[in-house]
Amino acid sequence: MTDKERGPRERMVFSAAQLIRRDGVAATGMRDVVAHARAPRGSLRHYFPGGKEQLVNEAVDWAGRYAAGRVARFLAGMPEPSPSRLFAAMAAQWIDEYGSAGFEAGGCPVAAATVDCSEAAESTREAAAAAFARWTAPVARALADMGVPAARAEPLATLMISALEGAILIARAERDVRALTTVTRELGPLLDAAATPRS
Amino acid sequence: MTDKERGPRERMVFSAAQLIRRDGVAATGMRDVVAHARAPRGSLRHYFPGGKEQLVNEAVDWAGRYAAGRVARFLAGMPEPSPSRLFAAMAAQWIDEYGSAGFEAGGCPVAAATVDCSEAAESTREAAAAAFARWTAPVARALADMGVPAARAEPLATLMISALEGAILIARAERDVRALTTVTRELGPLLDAAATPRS
DNA sequence: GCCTGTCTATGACAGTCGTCATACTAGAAC
DNA sequence: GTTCTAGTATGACGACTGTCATAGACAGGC
Repeated sequence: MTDKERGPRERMVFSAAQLIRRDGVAATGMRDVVAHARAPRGSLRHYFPGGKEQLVNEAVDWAGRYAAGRVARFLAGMPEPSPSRLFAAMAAQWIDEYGSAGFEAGGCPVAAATVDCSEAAESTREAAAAAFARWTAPVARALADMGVPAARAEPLATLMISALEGAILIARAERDVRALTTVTRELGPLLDAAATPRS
Repeated sequence: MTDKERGPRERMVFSAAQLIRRDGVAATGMRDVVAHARAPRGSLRHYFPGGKEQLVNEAVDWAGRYAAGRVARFLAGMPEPSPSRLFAAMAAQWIDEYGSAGFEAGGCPVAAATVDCSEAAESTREAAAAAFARWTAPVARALADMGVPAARAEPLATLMISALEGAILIARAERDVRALTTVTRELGPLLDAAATPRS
């Protein structure tokens, strides 16, 4: 999560994602991004000739890849994986961050890009859709591996991500992780039941 | 849904909600709002001395009340109400709009305000939290009336709204109602099962 | 040496934003 | 009539925004 000697270009994408998830796309200026990334402003045009739209799209793309990577790591570190445990791990990432660092860091950058750019920048909308897809895929694959029938793996993965994104929204508004813990508790049994069709 | 001889003040709040849910808060200018509402720009300061923040807060408030009102009307028009049918009706409102009018109108204004203002305007964050609460309350009450145990009524209502908000996000990004129909189908059985603890 | 390409630095551009100051109209109160 | 108030109209202000033009730094190739 730290800078760790990445190039200026990568730092800018990373900083853009952080600022977007906190303030939204429109409220995030390119000058803010370079300042946050401690990157030279003169390089903005050089690395992102497509302007702000390109920078935002790459930030969304980065966020989608990051989310997918987290899912893989959750699964790798799980001795006895189950659908409810996977969902709990995904939600716990947010519960833990809000609990330890507060709500200042904001929500999901993909959600922010969807809200701010869906009707204005077609390419950003596509980037957000791609990010959601890249995030859903490993979840669905994991569910299938856990015994969820193939036909229900992807729908359930969509349900998981929908509930998580919505709970993040409510948690931010309430400044309380209640919504996140609630959906974890209420959705878990349903998910596990789908993994064992015959009991 | 039409203007129908409301006063200029109310029209501005209504227009603000419409523009916010489409473009986000930051991208919605006050000049856009008065133009969309065909209201006199000179009245902006008069009706909303608190500036943009007040206008946004009232739009969020209006959206919360509107959502709560819709829930009541769904229930009133339902011969044999059940949790799954209520959720299906809530989701169908979005599925129908996206199917008939396209995605141009945008998503949920409360979600947009949460994403854009949570870390910048405390009062708007509170307005969003209040809107979610006002929306959740009638849903929870309806669930309790349908036989859901009191302790689970509100958590399930939160789950319903979380899943709905998340599915709206995904549907907008994908320009496809798939996510909305999916959560409706997958969440229904769980909701109805909670209404009949003993079968 | 020179040349070339990548990267950086800086300032200016035109546009938009929310806000505010000022002045005008209409109508009711008395 | 006058006075007061709600509502409207208009223009300007400073502070941004994203974009762009221009120039400089600094390497590697030859």
